[in-house]
Amino acid sequence: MSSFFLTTPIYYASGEPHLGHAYTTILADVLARYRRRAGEDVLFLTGTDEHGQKIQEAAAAQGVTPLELCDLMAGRFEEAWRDLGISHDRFIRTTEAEHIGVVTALLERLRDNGHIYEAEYAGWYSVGQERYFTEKEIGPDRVDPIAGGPVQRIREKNYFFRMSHFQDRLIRHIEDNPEWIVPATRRNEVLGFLNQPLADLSISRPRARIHWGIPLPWDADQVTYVWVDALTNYVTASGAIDPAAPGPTRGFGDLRPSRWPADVHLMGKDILTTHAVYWPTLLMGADLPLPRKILAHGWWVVGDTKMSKSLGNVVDPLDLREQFGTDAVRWYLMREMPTGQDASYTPERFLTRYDELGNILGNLVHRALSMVVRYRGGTVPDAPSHDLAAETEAALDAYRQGLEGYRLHAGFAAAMDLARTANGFVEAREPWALARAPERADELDRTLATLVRTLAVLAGMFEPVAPVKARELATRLGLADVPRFAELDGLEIAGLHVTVGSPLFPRVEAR
RNA sequence: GCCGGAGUAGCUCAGUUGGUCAGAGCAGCGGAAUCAUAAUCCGCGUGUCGGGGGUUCAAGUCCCUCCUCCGGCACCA
Repeated sequence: MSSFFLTTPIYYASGEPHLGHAYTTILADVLARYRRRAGEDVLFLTGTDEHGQKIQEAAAAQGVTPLELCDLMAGRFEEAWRDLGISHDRFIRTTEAEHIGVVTALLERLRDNGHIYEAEYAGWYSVGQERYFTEKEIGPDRVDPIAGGPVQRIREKNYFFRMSHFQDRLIRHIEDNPEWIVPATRRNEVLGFLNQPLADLSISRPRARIHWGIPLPWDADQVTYVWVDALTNYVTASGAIDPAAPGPTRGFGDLRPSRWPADVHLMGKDILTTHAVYWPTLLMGADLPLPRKILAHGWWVVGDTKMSKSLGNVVDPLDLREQFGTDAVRWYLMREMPTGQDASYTPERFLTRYDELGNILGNLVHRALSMVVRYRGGTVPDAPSHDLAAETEAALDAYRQGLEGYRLHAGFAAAMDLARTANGFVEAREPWALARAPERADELDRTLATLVRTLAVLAGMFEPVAPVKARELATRLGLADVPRFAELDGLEIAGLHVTVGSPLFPRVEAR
């Protein structure tokens, strides 16, 4: 069985889950479900990033320990993912002992390889943003450009990773692997970025200032700064490195027992550089193979501004779950945004996509099953059922290409088109007319059987994006579960006992 | 400023390597049917494919130029 390892970023535990997190995670979930359905052994990883100054300060402000705050916030994320039907296999937290051990091992490895050195870091620092700003960013007024707060000149000891050493190698890798960073426009940006000399990467902070972090193994007065800590979670979860094992056998040699390298890292375009530059060079420094693909997706925008909580006035698609259901929201997010690009959210577009779900797919299910019940007592007739075989095969082809080529919107469009085709098939066969002509019973049997088979295929195609509804559909078809793709061809449908039930995607009134 | 992308029917967009490429969905108009969630199905678009120039037997599809919009330009999780 082939395996597939995919990741979302781990989300910083200082804030509540929002649409940005949810979109990435749903995208990952859809891919994970698709791969499982295709028979692959999937490891779907997500989690929370829990160290750093912001957490430290937020905890202090609330009078709790940092870990208590992280426990709370990690719970919030897990709860959010439960509500959205996320099927992750592992929820990693950077405060886990295993992760701390792996980060420590990785740091030692980088240092043993001669890629770490000590130097002084000087810059304009904003406490509010927990970061340095460049002269250009703070402008002549010297205020942090995000919140407008003060910045202060800080000069402190840091350790650096020789990222610059790997610049040429990274450029070559990107050039030799055109599909490594997708979409192509993001790949171009990274190459453009690498056109200039790459600086080295600061990887630590003085413990005197930030105590909530992983101490450097060779200097307990310094803690690991965000990048090495957070990004390393991917390796931790892969099982490649066993911190308890002695040096060379820790996992830096034979990776076969582990899940490393990841098949795809998913992230928003805002943290592409981190994943396409910092992370690969760190892996090179540790002699570990690079992830197979890096996918940066776009943002949901309203009008022309990025959706974020700070805007306040935003209608959050996640709020539509109560009225329309989780599957409908997932459908909208996957179907409406061309994977990788930005998309704008509007309630009108949401309703259009919901109507599509109800009118094309939901209604097809309802009318087809109603006819099986009305004309054949609810039992699927034993008759040829492949009248739409060519159309189904073509749809599955386009669907697979969409999901495996990271063009999910196109893949799901193909799924919906198959439902359209099936509606057309109903019109062409006119089962209601066949039912009035006893001598044409064979034709009716054949029509109904074909519709049921097509619905089984549709259940499989929609399951990754609409798992609850797909399962419900399978149940109504009399199936024990949504069939996997490999099971579709030989699926026995004759004799299944179907039930109609209430509409899968009921009309929502009072718009 | 530098680098990159995009501008195709009212709206959202498809259009691989130049030659049925002028398309789909939605909206609109007309019709059919009644199994179905008043859902479905069929028919209807004289769009300068952003403007201009060029290459070619032939260009949304390649080159130049102009206009407009957008993205990226590092320690931002």
